[in-house]
Amino acid sequence: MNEEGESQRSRGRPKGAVLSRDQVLAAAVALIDREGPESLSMRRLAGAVGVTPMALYNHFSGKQDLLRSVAEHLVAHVEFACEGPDWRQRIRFCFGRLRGVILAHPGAVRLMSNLETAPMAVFRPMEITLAALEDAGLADDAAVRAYFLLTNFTMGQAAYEAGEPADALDPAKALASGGLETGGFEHIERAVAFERWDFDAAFDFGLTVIIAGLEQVGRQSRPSA
Amino acid sequence: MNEEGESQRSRGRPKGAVLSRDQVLAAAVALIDREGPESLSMRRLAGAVGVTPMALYNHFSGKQDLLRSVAEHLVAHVEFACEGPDWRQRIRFCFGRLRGVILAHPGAVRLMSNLETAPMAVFRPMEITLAALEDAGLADDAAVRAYFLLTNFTMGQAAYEAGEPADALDPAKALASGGLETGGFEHIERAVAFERWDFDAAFDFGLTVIIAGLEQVGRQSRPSA
DNA sequence: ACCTGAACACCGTTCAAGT
DNA sequence: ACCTGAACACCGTTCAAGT
Repeated sequence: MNEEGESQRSRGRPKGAVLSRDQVLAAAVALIDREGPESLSMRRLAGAVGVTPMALYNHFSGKQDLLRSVAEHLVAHVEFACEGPDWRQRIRFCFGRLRGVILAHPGAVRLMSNLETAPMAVFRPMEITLAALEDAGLADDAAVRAYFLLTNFTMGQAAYEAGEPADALDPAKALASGGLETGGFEHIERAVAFERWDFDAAFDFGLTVIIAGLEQVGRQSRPSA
Repeated sequence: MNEEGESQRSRGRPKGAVLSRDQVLAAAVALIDREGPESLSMRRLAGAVGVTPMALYNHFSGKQDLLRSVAEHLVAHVEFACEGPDWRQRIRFCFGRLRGVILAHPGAVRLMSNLETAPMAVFRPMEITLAALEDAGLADDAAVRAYFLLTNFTMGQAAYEAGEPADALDPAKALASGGLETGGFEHIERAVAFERWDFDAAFDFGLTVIIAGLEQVGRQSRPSA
């Protein structure tokens, strides 16, 4: 992306600003997409934008701030909300978009999971979901719980599909590397051998199950409606 | 746990074996429980068992092997299976146990998510779940998808409760650190202010929703049964 | 077989310059 | 204000000893 050129800068402050936050963030995303999240170090990133490691500290307070800013950068321009009277459709759209972000930047999953504090922008899907579930007639506490159910499923599923952290959770991979001493996993072996993953269908299946369950729980909690 | 004693060992091979795998693994778990997963480095662990960093390489091929072995160690003696004819009950028991392991060792979550390949023992809940869902009459592909739904929910939920990686996903924390420039999150603010988490209830809610959804999906796919 | 010790290529970050 | 450069305390791992 940036020339890793050997154009040595002299020691003082350069005339024009050399770095901008967005420039650094774009380079960070490119680095993650190209070489994976573990390659995003202050020193490598500094090298990628043609600057000394310490120059980054003029724009970010430290690595945590950088990571948080990258996460913010990734979701900043995503539209999670959609019109429509049907709360099921709004939820499907919202988490579909969330899944889309993750699939577009697989490395972002590990990045997120190493964050100490998430940027607030990450919670826009939560806000939308709570509003939608209010329309669905769920109580406040049930709505929060349903949100966590939805987001845990979506993130986990997309992470697995992206193969990024959760590649480790691929039973096929574990079976293969486990070699011979593995036994007693007939169902898994059959499932692994039998089919190829249809991730779109699996995602849709999960949302369908959750929404069907929510409708049922909603009915039970206010049987008069 | 181990004396960090200054008992310098002389250079050659000691008379009795100094280290054993289980000894190292126990120390690793203790270190994670005591100081968090990011403190589990080869050098720190070596220090904790009173040995040079390189001594660990006689028992583990590298850090990945160590991490994988720790994960294996944690789930090795857990019984995920239970008797009983009801597949719902078997699933509840299995994932309740899985949640129990995570809550007992919060740091294990981040450890797992940094694994390149998971040990096969981690998939015992998968085997049990697929068998249970077969009893429930689900098709093979639906069963696999349902397993991922269940495990993603359980891991995410327990990780959040353990506050370990996913503490970052606490909207209250993000709100607080976000300070003033946060707006448009009325539902979240209300949810955060309103109630304290009842994690047991939230976990039960999620399982109930999923199982209810699975029953419904099962009914739809074989309406004649 | 199983440990020590020095060395290498990394890492985040502090502190002191420079202009 | 914004960059360079040296330094510090880490990290995983290789390689050469020792017995």
